[in-house]
Amino acid sequence: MDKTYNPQGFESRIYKRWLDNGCFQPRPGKTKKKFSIALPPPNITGQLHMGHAMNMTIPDAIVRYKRMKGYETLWVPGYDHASIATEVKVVEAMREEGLSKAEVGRDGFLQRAWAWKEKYGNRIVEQQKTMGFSLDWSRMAFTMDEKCSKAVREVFVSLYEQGYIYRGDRITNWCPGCKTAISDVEVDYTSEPSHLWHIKYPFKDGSGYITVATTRPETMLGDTAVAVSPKDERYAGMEGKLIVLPLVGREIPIVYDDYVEADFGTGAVKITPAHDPNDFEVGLRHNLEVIRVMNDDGTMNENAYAYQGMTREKAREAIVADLQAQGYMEKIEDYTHNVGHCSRCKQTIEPMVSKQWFVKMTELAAPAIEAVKTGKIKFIPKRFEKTYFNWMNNIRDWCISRQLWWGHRIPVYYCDGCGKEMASKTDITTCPHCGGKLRQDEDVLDTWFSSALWPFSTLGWPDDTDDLKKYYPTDLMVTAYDIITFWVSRMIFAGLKFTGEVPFKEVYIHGLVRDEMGRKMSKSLGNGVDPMEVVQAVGADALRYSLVNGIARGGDVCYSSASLNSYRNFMNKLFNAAKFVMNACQNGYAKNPKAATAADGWLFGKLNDLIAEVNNAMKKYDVGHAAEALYNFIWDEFCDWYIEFAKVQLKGENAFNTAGVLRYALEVLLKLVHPIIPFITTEIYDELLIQQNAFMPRSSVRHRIRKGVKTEICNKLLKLKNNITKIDCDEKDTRKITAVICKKIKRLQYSLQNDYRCINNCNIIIVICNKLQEIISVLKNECEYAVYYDIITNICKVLESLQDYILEMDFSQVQYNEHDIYDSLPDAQGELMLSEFPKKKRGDYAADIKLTERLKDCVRAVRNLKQTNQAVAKTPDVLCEGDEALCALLTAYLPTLAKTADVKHGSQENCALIALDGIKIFVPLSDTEKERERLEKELEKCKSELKLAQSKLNNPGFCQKAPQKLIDAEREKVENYTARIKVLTEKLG
RNA sequence: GGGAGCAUAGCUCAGUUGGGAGAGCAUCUGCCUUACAAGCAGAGGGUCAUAGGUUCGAGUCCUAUUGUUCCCACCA
Repeated sequence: MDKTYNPQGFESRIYKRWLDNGCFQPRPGKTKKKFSIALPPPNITGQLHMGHAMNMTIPDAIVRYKRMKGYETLWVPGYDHASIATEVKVVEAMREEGLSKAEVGRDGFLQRAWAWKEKYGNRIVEQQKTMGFSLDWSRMAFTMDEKCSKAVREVFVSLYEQGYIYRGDRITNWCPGCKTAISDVEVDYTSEPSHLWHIKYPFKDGSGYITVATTRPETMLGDTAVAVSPKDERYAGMEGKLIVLPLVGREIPIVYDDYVEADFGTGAVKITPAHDPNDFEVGLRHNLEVIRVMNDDGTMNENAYAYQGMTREKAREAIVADLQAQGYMEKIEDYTHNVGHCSRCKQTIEPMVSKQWFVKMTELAAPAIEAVKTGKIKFIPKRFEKTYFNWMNNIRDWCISRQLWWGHRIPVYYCDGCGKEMASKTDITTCPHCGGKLRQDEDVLDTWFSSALWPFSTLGWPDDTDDLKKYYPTDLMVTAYDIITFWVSRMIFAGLKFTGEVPFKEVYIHGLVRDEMGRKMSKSLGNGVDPMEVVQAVGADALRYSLVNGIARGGDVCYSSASLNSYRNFMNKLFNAAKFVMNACQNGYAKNPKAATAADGWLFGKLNDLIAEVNNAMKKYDVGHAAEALYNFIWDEFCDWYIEFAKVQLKGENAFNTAGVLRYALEVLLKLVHPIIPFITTEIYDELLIQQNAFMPRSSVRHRIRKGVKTEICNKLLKLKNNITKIDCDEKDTRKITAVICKKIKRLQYSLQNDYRCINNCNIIIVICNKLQEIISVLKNECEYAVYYDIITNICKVLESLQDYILEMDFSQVQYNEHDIYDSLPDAQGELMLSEFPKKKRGDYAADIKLTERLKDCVRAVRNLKQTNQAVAKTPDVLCEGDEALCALLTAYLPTLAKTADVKHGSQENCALIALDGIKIFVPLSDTEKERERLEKELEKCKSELKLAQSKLNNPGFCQKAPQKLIDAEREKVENYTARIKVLTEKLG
């Protein structure tokens, strides 16, 4: 074992071993039950941030717990293509090359996007591995892979054919920068100072004018009415009256609409159906013309008269100036209002009418609401159901089209021949109706469309796969509260609609990670902390602990370097405690330790309580509570008390048993805390195994190892052979082929030498490596003229003979040491993460706990006295009197734990007195005056405590209604304090 | 405008059907005690935002007030 805690030294090695041993794949457990989770997919080109780190540490702890509890456990990893986020990045990269989307075209752009994904997609995967997450990588999914795309098409076409999907003109948040509609959640509002322009709209008949107020004068070019409230007396009888629109000359009517509030502004609203959501609704009700005055890029279009071609900002200036010049401007007020910005490119959002695809939501939402109401899906904590209901009950149709290229292209086709429109699950080019040429819709789907299917698309739906049958519905969804509305709710409705079942049974909602000032971590503030840097500095375990400890009730967690440091120290503590235990066990230890001393029994009892507490918490997914309980127990009870007791016991007749107790406790603690800090616990557990094996019959260990090594090496050879035969036969360049083969062989050679350093003294490895080198040199010499087929055949022959040779080889001469073997080759049985979660130890330890707690009180009292009273000698001679069992314990432990000289039975005058329950402790003094003060203080305290307890007991209500337990406790207090008061008063004379 | 959360030690926060006011960090004091100075031991520090109410008993439940944070909607 290393001398100091050095996480960098073992974390990556252990993770690799978990992968090699297939630890993350589901395997049938004792309970025959399954537990499955789908990971909320991070953006494929993103980087792991603190939010991810927390969002994944929580389920990892839960999954690891369930696995150890005997569940067949599956946690599916995957990534989101993040349509707009990725597209923006790719566009930016292209801009640096001086290219635009239009120049490279759709196919060219997609090529670049995929290349981007290949380049950066792996980064976040590696980061997740660094954190130790036990994800089943063999089932990795991507929202745009074949499996998920198939599900997307299936769902779209199905919804389309059932009439849930329609296309229509709607006002959407249009981003002129990204040139696409974006969803409401992608709009950030900021309060900005602007103006409220009051404009005179003259009546056609010359009878004056009506004044409207607006914050966006440039949209007046698209006005098709002015609305007033029907209840507004000022405008009574004006319905239908015509107005001549300034600067434009168009005649527009006055309409009555309840949307207008008479009290606000002038009580008259200009109506621009093409550029305002409310106006659009008004327009529908009054059958008004919809006139768009802007292009997709935010410049004014052909409907903008003299302002055509200007940007909207320029147009606003020009229009305001013209209105003023022509006398239409009544006044300009300063006005602060909310302006929407694109969350990606920060440009001002333009509400604009455009053709978009929608999903009708009302009908689909109903069963989703019901599922939560009836408890088929539970929110943890429950209060987040309110957020969910609030959203679902006021659901709006979902705009699912985006004018982007990166994403699932909408599978709707238009026939130029017969004009028909159809949705198809497969790509089609000719019209099934007229044979004409088909055109596919240009838009792609909202990213959340594919995310909504995540819990079942990743398991193979719509195919009836084994995974789907076995692991769906999933058991849990872990996510932050900020995406309940647009992700959780959509998964629920999609799951119910398409699988007939809920996608998950419970939703665990956690908070966000904030910085030390309590601000949200964000790129723009630059206050984000990179989890990878943290891992580099203190290890993944410390980071995991800091993210998980103290999360409760979905509250936010403030990340602080101070608390992180304390968890790093905790790792160090655990590591050192393990070192102590291993030292204690050096010369053997009891396999089934008994409660030979009160302290032993105390530890067993306290451990039993802890096991119950951790189980309770983890069952409720309260990882934070479990983490806290474990932290306190390991540090305070185990390290600061039991190890100190053990130091005494290890010197005496119980040494062998005490070592066993230490070891038992350490093992239990490692297993309990493993779900939270998997790396350090595994590292220590490995060390324990190695030590244990030193006490095992040698031959059986060796046999197991030999068998394992043989099979492993043969498997590796087989894999190499398969890889080589798979190399493309059509490839003409033999030079290239040989290079590839050489590379593969070298890699094998390397891994043999490294992975099996346990037996690197053995001839076997030398022989294998020599042979491999032979093959390489043959390849090198012959690659110029050799024919590919011959090379392959020959290599395979050599490999086969090598395999035979190994299988026949006698491994009995293999030299190794156990340490190295278990370092690199633990089988699944030896993996802590696959071991069984601890169960309570049988026995009743209540009396031991009580006695030991009293001992602790005595120790603390003596320490306190020594520290606060300088008249006490450094190692005082102590006398005690009273409870015999306790006196015996004091004699045994006090000298070590409180640094006293020998403790003897008896009493003494003129010395400090510690009076506790049933015992008196005497400590000699050089100055008695201070001691008198201390005793008086002590007496006062006892008296007031006694008074408190008595007043409770004297309260008839208390005695009648309080539980018996509490009443007994109060009575016991009265007894204890009365006795102590008696002792103290006697002493004080 | 609608909804939700939070308010406990100097700081960050625990506190699970109502019964002990707690942890980490910071502060002060004494210790290199053969696992750990990234440590050990000891100490100080709080009217649990305010005001009422329910109860034998309220940090915990109810009502109101103040401060604060977040979510949703976005008003011409």
